[in-house]
Amino acid sequence: MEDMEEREQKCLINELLQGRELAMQLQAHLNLPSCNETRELLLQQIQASYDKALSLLNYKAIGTSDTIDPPPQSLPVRDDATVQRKSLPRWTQQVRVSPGTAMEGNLDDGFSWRKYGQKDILGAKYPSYGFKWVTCRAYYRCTHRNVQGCLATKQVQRSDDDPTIFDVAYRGRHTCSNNNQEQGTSTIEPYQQQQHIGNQTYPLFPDYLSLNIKVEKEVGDGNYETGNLSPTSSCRNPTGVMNNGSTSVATESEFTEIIRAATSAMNAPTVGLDFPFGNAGLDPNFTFDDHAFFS
DNA sequence: TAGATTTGACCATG
DNA sequence: CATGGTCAAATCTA
Repeated sequence: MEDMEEREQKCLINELLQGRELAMQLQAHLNLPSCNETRELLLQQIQASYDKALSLLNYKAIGTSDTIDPPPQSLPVRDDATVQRKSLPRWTQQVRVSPGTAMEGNLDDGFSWRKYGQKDILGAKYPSYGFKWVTCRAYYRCTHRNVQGCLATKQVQRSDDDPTIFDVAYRGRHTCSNNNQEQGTSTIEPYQQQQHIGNQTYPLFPDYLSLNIKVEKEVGDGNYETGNLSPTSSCRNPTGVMNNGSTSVATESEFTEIIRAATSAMNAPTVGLDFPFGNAGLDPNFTFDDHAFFS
């Protein structure tokens, strides 16, 4: 069993490294007047590579019974919506953004989200109201929820550790037709590769991504087993094709993937952003006004 | 005017 | 009872 996991891990690392390599090639081509076909081909290869890596992750996290608590066969009879929500897979993506430029809404993961709520959450390291140690969490759901019954939601809140990092907690898989994983690579629109920062548009998954992926399995109530999966990866939304959340194999034993985007557009050499203040200039005692930021 | 956002209220859970 | 998550009416905006 150990060997199996080791092999999967190597396979995963290989895929991610390959994706990174391809992305580097793509960047080289971006600076050259080479034909679009080459770039598109590279793009397709990158996407295929990441898709494969993500499917490996999903397989490890959901598909195997020895890596996660077995699905409780008899869930207590509760409100359907509650049970359904609880059964949705969940993962968290930490994204560094530049204060004053990219809002959490600009953490474009290729899906269209609609904000449906915002809450003050306790437990923040820095007091937001001068006396209360709270942070603000914004709640989003898929725009196509009503039309297509897509149950995907996400929660965005500022990281405790670094005010320039957002924790984006995804819950549920997109079942709407906007699910870019479901579409052929030839039909993928630019939104998938770009994010908007300020007035400019930048690649969403640029080659300079050199990230640390940490996959955490939620064990029981809130305890995590942590394993470092790979030295490099991307911050791509690990959303894949999946059954409707209500019939998903995922269960109350939710899993959480922490994908820390240790780099971002603000670190990109190709991005000449005019930041009002840099990361290094952040006051360690910086108190972030969540309300001003999120509104 | 349709769709998105804001925000107070409500509800479930521990 | 405190807290987190969602609802829904009011408001905003393109």
